[in-house]
Amino acid sequence: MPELPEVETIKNTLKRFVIDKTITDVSVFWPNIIKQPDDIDHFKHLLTEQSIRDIHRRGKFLLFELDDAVLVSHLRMEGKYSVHPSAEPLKKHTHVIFKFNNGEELRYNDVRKFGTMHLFKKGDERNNKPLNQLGPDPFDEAFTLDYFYQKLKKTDRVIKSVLLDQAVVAGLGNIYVDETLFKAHIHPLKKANKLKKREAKAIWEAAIHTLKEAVAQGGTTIRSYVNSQGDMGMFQQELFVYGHENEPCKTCGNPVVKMKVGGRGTHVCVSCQKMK
DNA sequence: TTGGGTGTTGAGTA
DNA sequence: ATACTCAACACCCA
Repeated sequence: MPELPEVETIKNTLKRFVIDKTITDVSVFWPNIIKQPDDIDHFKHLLTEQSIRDIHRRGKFLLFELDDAVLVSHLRMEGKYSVHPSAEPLKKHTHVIFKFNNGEELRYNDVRKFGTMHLFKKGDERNNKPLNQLGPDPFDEAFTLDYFYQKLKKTDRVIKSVLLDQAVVAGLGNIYVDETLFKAHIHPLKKANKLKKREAKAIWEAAIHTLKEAVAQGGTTIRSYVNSQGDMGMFQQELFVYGHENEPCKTCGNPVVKMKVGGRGTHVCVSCQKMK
């Protein structure tokens, strides 16, 4: 589910409920979610008596900064965090619970159980998988047009696949890649190394602009996404092509086509987005 | 009823 | 290097 704007919104809404709360107990009902450390009891031990000092985002990852540790969490398709009184009944698909010292608890809910958690000693998280595989954040100074254009020039893949590659730029997913390419007037099947610098610039600007706008709207709710206060996003109203197959393109009126690119459903206006 | 599709990403295979 | 299939899992819908 969540791409950068949704994770950013979750971070912002979750913060106010968990900052300076101390974890007194941890329950794990689906151990496969915990990727590190291997031993679940060790995972619990390392978190117990730790307080959450801050939450950060890196690409699509949430980083819970504790006193001595950092919990790196990826929501994959359907992961959600929310805070509840301990007495409140559990929703279906709650898999991990971090009990606090104030009668509340942070709950991780994930219908498809695809999400992951990696726990590190503070400072180790950046030098290890999964974070050390990531390219720059789209909003980071390191994500310059020159960096982006160099990456495009040296790969033979189609542009959509490159934009989905988190090692190139961290945070874009299927929705925002389709929207970015529509705004840049570039066909998703165009080879990255065939793009001119002005086309690279159009994509680069469209990606940053689209993500910023989506953050401002609290993300995109297609099926199930809600932030940590339970609110839906609003950016679905701003989508041009994603989810609009067979509807008239908002720019030219020709029907939006849905195709497969790199195994992912892909929405394109073949009139506005030229292969050239 | 059932097969195909879903906002993700890793592994394994040519 | 790249592309493709499959896997993880639950649910929705034509």
